[in-house]
Amino acid sequence: MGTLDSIDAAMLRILQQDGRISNAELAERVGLSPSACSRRLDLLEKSGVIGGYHAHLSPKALGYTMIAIVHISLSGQFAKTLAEFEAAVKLCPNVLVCYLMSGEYDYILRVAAKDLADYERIHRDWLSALPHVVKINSSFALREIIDRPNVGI
Amino acid sequence: MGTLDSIDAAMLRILQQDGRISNAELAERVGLSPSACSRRLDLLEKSGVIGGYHAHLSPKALGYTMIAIVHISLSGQFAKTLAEFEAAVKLCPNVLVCYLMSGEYDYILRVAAKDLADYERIHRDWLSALPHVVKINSSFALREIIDRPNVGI
DNA sequence: AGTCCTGCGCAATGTCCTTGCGAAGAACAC
DNA sequence: GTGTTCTTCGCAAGGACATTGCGCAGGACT
Repeated sequence: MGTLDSIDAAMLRILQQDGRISNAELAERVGLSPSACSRRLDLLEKSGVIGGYHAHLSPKALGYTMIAIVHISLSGQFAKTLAEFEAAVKLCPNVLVCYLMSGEYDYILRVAAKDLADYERIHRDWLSALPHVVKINSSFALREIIDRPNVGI
Repeated sequence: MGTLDSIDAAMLRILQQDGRISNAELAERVGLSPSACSRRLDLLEKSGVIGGYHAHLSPKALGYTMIAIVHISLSGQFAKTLAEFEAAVKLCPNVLVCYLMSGEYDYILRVAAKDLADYERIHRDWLSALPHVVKINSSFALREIIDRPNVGI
């Protein structure tokens, strides 16, 4: 992976905002010919700097208006315990983010739900069913202040 | 905004995974002609179901290997207090996510840093400088289990 | 100077996107 | 049943786009 120059950074910044921009327009905006731009983009993708492209669906438009942050503690920190928990949590489509954490709780989850009844269902059918869980603590997002897809480069 | 049929759902599912797929291939994968697919995609974008497209940059490739979850309490819940805090936190490029929360803490943040020294800098120059903060609690992600861009549809 | 190497622009070719057009089918009124 | 309207489809054409080969320019090093 070569180092990124200022043109690469400009390309990445634009592609973060509009992942479906045409190569021709991207080239124009960074001051390159389309061919040079295409080759650089190819390198950025192959080197792994660009991990992929995703459509961002509006949670509201799909009815997902509720975000819960869930802290979870397990009964132990054995590798097998963690692995079983992680395999199970990956199956729940409502869990958007899951981190193994340092600190008081073992895992932190970001869960999307359509409404409170939907969250109750998720809590009952999925979260409570996760193996080795001894404590679940749910907080609800009252408002979203920031939701950036990527860190600024 | 019209309702989504199964073809729309299939398109959204594919575009979540590969936001830069060509219209021709997308059409083929959902069993439509390119023209019909293009028109449906146009509707999905204009209706707001698709909020946009973003390149997903690899945090590792950019050197951001560290994710911190930060809980923050303010000195009060007055509208003015919240507004000033939120305006300030939006300026920090390392803050990827920020929610106003119910529960023990007022805000929860997801912060990207390059390493511990970088996090120390962010904590000192940005987080500690946020107005009305009375308590900051940082936990660090030891491992990422799930990071979905969108909820499954 | 000579050589190597990287990155560029130009050009060509094949592919793709979009829009106009006409048709098929569903829903509905008469 | 028949006619009307609305939606959504496929087809076709023209204009735009992506990609690849090629040659060239500039820098690093011998």
